[in-house]
Amino acid sequence: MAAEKLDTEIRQDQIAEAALEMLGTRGVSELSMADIARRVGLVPSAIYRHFRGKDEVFDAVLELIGQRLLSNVQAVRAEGGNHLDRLRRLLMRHVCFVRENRAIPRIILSNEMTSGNPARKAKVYGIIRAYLDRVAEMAREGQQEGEIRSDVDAETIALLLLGIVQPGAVLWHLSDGGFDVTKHAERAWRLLRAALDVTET
Amino acid sequence: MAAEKLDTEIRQDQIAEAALEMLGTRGVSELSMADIARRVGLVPSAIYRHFRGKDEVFDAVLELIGQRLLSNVQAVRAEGGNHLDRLRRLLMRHVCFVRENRAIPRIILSNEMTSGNPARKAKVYGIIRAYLDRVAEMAREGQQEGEIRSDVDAETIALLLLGIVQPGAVLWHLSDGGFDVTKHAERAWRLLRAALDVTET
DNA sequence: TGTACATCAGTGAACGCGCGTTCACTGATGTAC
DNA sequence: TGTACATCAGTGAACGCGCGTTCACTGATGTAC
Repeated sequence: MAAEKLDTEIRQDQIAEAALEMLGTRGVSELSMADIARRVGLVPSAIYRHFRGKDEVFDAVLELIGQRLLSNVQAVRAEGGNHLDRLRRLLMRHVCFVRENRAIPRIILSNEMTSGNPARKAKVYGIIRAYLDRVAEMAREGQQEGEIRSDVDAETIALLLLGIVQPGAVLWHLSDGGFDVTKHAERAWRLLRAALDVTET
Repeated sequence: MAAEKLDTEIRQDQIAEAALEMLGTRGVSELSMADIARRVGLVPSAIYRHFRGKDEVFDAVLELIGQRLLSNVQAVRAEGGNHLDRLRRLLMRHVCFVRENRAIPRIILSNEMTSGNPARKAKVYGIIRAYLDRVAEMAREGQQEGEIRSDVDAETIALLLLGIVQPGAVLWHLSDGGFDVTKHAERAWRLLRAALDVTET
């Protein structure tokens, strides 16, 4: 019962996507080539037609995450509007993103991915930095427009947005969905907004 | 060249401590019994005199982390003072704690520890919850004393404090110490403080 | 339109390494008499 | 104080499983002529 033959590019996408999904429940070293292959409907050795090895598969997963993070920023930017509100929308998107894809915070935090692999460590750092830079840029624009208090550091704002989601995501995951990340994000945003808004309440 | 014979209790401490330290650089599944044994100065099989297996060693590590987190809260409480300032001091202690012990955020986030082990997952959740509850309690006391605005949710404050440290710790680790967590924590605290303080600026 | 051939994504058996764990044995320490 | 014995933390060899990876082989698809 041989699987359908598909182009390498398609298979590469499928494999990276499958790995990303499965990393939501397993850790990097709990996830075997066989697991990934089964998910895609292939035999383990078939993966080696499309990737040189396990490392290369995970590099592709990182690529995927990086793209999606940036596309979130892109989408919010495209929607336009007040910059303070853009930040709020980005926060909410990020919450959804992490909920749909529980793997992300874990991949980024755990050094399963990065330990003993300086190049990949640098890559992960680059991905996060790129995201934070865009968010900080968004905040800075808001400051120039006079929509956000300009006496706060833009990068601190970006990091705090991440900081709202991260612990929430952890608790949500550890409690098997019992913790309400969305509600937490809303409350935390209300608090943060008060500190960022130029129009005093 | 047999190692000195020591009581099981002493060895258990040494082993858990060694594992915790080494988890700062390796992931859970990159850390072998042999690694731990070597660090303590024992032969791999000797560990089985003190623990039933790898799982039990990591349970001991979790215990260790839980104790230390709570002892931080205890220490801040013992120092007394204004509750807003207590929160600040706890934040700074937490930063030091994470810097000295890079393993902690990773252990808690990564599901290397928790995947496929519901009991341990619950344990990790319990440890974080216990910590957050104490912090929230501290915030609530501050509200009763009229030192912290009472229209903000105490638990949100606790989560935000965690949220200041977590992403900072990740970046600090990924950048090999290039990112300044302490400075970030100070800036973020200034921002947060503005939103918590009863005395308007 | 038909035939020969190159390409390449698929298969499954086999290999080899690493690591957690077991087991029989050692030898120091503390206790009973 | 001396002797016999139980206890128990140490050792190192061996085992067995899982998993990443390799390799020879298959068979469908597209291209050249």
